[in-house]
Amino acid sequence: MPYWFFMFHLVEKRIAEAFAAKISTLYSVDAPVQTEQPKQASFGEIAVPAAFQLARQLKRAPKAIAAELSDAVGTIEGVAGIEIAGNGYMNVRLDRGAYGSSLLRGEAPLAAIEAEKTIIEHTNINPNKAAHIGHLRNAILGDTFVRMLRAAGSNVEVQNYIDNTGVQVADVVVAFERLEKKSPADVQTLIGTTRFDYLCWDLYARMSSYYADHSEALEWRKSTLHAIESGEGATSELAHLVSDAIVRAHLATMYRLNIEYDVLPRESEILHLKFWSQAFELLKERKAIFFENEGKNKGCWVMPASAFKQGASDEEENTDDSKVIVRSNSTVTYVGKDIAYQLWKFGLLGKDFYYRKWHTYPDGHDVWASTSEPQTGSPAFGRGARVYNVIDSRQSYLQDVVVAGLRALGFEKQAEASVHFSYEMVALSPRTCIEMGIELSDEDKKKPYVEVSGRKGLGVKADDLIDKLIEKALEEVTSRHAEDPEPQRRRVAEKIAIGALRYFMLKYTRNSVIAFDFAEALSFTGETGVYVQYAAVRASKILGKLAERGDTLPDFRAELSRDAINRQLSDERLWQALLTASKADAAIEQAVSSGEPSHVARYAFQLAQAFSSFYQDFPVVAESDKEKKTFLLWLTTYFRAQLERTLGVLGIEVPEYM
RNA sequence: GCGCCCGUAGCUCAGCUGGAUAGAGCGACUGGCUUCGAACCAGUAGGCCGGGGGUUCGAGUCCCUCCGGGCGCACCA
Repeated sequence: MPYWFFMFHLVEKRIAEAFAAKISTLYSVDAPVQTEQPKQASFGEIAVPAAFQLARQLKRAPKAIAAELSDAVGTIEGVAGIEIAGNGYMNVRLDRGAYGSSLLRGEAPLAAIEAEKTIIEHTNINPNKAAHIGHLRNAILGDTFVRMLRAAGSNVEVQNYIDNTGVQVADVVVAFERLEKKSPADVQTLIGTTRFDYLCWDLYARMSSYYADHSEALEWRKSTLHAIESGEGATSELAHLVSDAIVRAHLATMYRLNIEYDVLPRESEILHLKFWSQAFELLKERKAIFFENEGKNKGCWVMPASAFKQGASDEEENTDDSKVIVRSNSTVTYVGKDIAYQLWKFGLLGKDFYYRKWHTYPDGHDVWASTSEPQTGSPAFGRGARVYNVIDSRQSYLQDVVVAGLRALGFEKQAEASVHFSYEMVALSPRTCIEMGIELSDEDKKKPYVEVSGRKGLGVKADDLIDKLIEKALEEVTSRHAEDPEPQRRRVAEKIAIGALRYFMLKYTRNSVIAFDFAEALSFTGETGVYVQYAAVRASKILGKLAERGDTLPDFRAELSRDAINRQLSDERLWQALLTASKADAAIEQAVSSGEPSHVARYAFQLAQAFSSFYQDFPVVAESDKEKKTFLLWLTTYFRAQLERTLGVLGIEVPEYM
């Protein structure tokens, strides 16, 4: 039996299967057996409540069934004993020596990489201004989900869709041309000499308020959009300058957070390669949309409400609820374009982009962008078996329409495999608004949070927040290591700041609104990324101290027999520590299946807590008993590895020191 | 009006597909650094899980209803 067979989640499965098999032969009942964590550690490691479910079907007392079952199930590899507790719980105690020994001697099985591709689309920021904290939540959630899936063996492609021809880009272009009287050459100079994404942030807010006061200016937007779509002329050139520069700024911001992409599909190529007309033909041909001859949607191609609303009847009475896909002026709506794009992701469109290398990251990874010019030697993208779109929950209605589009086209399987990975917005706490000098109405002051608005320029820029976190971390580092050179302290401070930020965005479940508050985000104590990093650093510190004293790490496998491990693990504190540390894979697996990155963050915190109390209780280097010292050192290296691995899934690095 | 989400300790939030005595962080209060650095640890106080019905051996979790909040429901993206 391979040693990794003892890894916690596998032991759990084995126990569940053993009980399921016995239940099947004994009672002819076939059902998967649930396992759970006992309420108290003293009850054992794994609880099986199966007797309760059986009690109903068999009309017998759960306690009697539990007694019968636990006798009948016999010995299970790695299990020391089963006890009946409460009204019919079967509590399983693991064989500590066998478990610990297998962790020491085992190699983690390499998760087989799936052949099928999973596409995750995240970030998707309009390329017309600097990124803000709301975008950070999207990108951090998306990137962490990518890391989780990859850790579990999935073949993942990361896409970041760029809407470089939309209204938001057009508005900044209008502002440059009409308000600022800038030529493309002028803007090129600005790009090279200013903090361009910040400049556009302010300019976009100014343009929005200009529209509010001069509604006739909306004509500028209209003509600008046409010029951009045509892809020719100075206005189009300006739009490309702006959006390309902003995309570079966004990728740089995200790279600070250890976030990379594989491909940037762009709206300009979706237009020029006529993805939409292909999708339009398909939609018409398969009667997924129809032409409306009367009513308020007269002259439009619409998708009937019955396709995407569960309660709607498919009779004509509710045509009001239909979703317009093609307007009466024959232009396509956002949802229509999104259906075409979703079809491409699954390889169902019958068209593809060409790709050119956009950027090579310092680690050597390339990110490609779509282009309409044929290329040689570029990789293939798209053709996913599953697609996750990381988009905030306010767009769930539109995401439903997109999926309904696939279904109406007969792509049932792909509709099922389309996941709206939704999350709630990041708002601002009233206190933070006041700190930033944002004027609040009396009504807003009473609210628990205030919504961010790009149009009003109301929000916290991502890079400002990161800078602020780094400065604060640098102060803390300097107060402890004033003698170290500044670049070194800064490097440590950057890792701490990024850890704090990523953890902050991940500790909340996806459907909870984050009321962003500077004081909370800047906190470095308690349940934070910093706390977890600190545990990892302290583990390294112990090993460093050993080397400092001229000692070397023992050969753990040679020196720690199964009996020795069993002896050491009779100390309840050490057993609980090892048990917690061994659950990393179980935590990741659970987080993947529930689609909830916060589960990994919470586990990371528990892991760090377990290490911190271990650190407090056991002076490793000073331990005089040889066997015990060897065991404590091994546990330290194991903790260190598990902390680093779990933090890695969260996209957080371990600093050299703290 | 219709749809989705939320309401758990003073504050911010966990609570896996219903399971044993509802948890954590912050804040408050007590202790603990001559030790592998205290960005830490140990402990105390703090709860009719929004209200009311129901299903169940068992409900913070499922159903109904009411109250309070948020977000959607464009020929905008």
